Amino acid sequence: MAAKRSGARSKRSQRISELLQPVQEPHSEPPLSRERIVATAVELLDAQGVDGLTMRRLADRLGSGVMSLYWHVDNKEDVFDLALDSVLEYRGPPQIVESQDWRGEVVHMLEDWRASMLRHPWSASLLPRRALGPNILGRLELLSKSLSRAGIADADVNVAIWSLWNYVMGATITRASFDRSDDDRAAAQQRLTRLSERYPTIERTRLLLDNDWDGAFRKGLGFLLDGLSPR
Amino acid sequence: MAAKRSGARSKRSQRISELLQPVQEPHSEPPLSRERIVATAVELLDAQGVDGLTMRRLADRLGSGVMSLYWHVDNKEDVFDLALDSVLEYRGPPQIVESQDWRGEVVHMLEDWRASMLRHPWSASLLPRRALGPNILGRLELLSKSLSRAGIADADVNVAIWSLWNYVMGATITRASFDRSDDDRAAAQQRLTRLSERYPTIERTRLLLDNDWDGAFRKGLGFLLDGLSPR
DNA sequence: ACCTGAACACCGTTCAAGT
DNA sequence: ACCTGAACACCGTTCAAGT
Repeated sequence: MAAKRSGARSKRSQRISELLQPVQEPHSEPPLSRERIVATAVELLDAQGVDGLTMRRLADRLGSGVMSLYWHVDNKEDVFDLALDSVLEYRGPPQIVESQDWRGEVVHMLEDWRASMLRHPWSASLLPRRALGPNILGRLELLSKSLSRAGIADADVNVAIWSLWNYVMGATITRASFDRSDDDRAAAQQRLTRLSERYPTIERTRLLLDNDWDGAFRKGLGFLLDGLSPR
Repeated sequence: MAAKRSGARSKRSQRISELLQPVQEPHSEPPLSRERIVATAVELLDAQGVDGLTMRRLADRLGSGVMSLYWHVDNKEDVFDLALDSVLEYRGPPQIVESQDWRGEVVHMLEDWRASMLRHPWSASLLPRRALGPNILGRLELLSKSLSRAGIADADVNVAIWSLWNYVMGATITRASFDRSDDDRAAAQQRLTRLSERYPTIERTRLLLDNDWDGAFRKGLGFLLDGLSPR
């Protein structure tokens, strides 16, 4: 398959796409670098999941020997840390520069955070286990400022931040995992129906069939912010 | 060090402790069984963490060959599933049988859930990736009943359940991970102080130094329940 | 029904060496 | 300064075989 890619070319659009992705070819190998390693690690993680990232496979994709990686990178843990932080940048809210709308600001940042992690489903469950990189700290700083501005008592700001953190992490980790295999969900629901006399209530409300993840996230976040808002 | 343990014995208390832990001896091997495998897996996970669980090490502890395990168990994933569910049983609230206090009931169950997972720090981050076993479904059922009883609109019950789930999972996974290495936390705080001009707000509120995990969990859960309560 | 050892196709990382 | 291959001490699991 890969060998065929340069086989049949004829139209201009083909040549454009050629210009856009001419890498990957056998011998063009740009020199190894931290950035290239991290970028390729993210590719590999997106494609194969956490267990798919292997120093050997990573080296293969980069066209280098395995041990060459260790010049640029401490070890596999290091690769995880770097890949994770590279995926969590935040560019800030769209238009409103110094808005009064602290709540809109918080919601925007947290929904963006969740979306970033869902674009790379391996990232959410990795995050809590890793050191807090600059991108993460930046988001926490922004959160802290918004909440102070909202008039939340100093004694409660940290509690509020961690509550929002917990909610977002829990939601995203769960969503990313459920997403992975529809089989599991179907099996779970089937088992649930079979045992409906033991779990009548969640069977009735169809807890496990609820598919509106985005809506549930938004709504639940609203409830949490209601509870956190100063009365 | 370990070799010394049986070296100097003299008093009665020594002999009692001998009677209490006489297993582990070379030849007493009770027959292999699913239950014994799961129990030993939990021991191993508690002692060595997720990466410490190895089919080979597990077999060693059980005094059997590696491949003997595969008669009782499908594969390593299976061992994880079983170990996880075995750790999440819930016995219900202490005294009050049919109390009016839905909120107290919910808080008790969720704090017990968190405590169970923290007793086995590997369990929290595993849970969202695994199928929902009977013990987990039982807890969700109880939650659902309490919330309905509280008068939460049917349309909101599922959102409420998942919000509480998200909060508890996020809190417990984070706590269990931070706990693992004080070094990381110290390093993070140091880096933060060094960069205090970039993150002035969270530096001021000492976000990363806050040590009262239990209190923060309880307080944040209170805020969330405030938001979820029908107005 | 239950247990086993040898073998396969992998891992991450150390080391001593190359350019 | 940057890259490499061989080697070590591990993995999970298949298979064919034992009792």
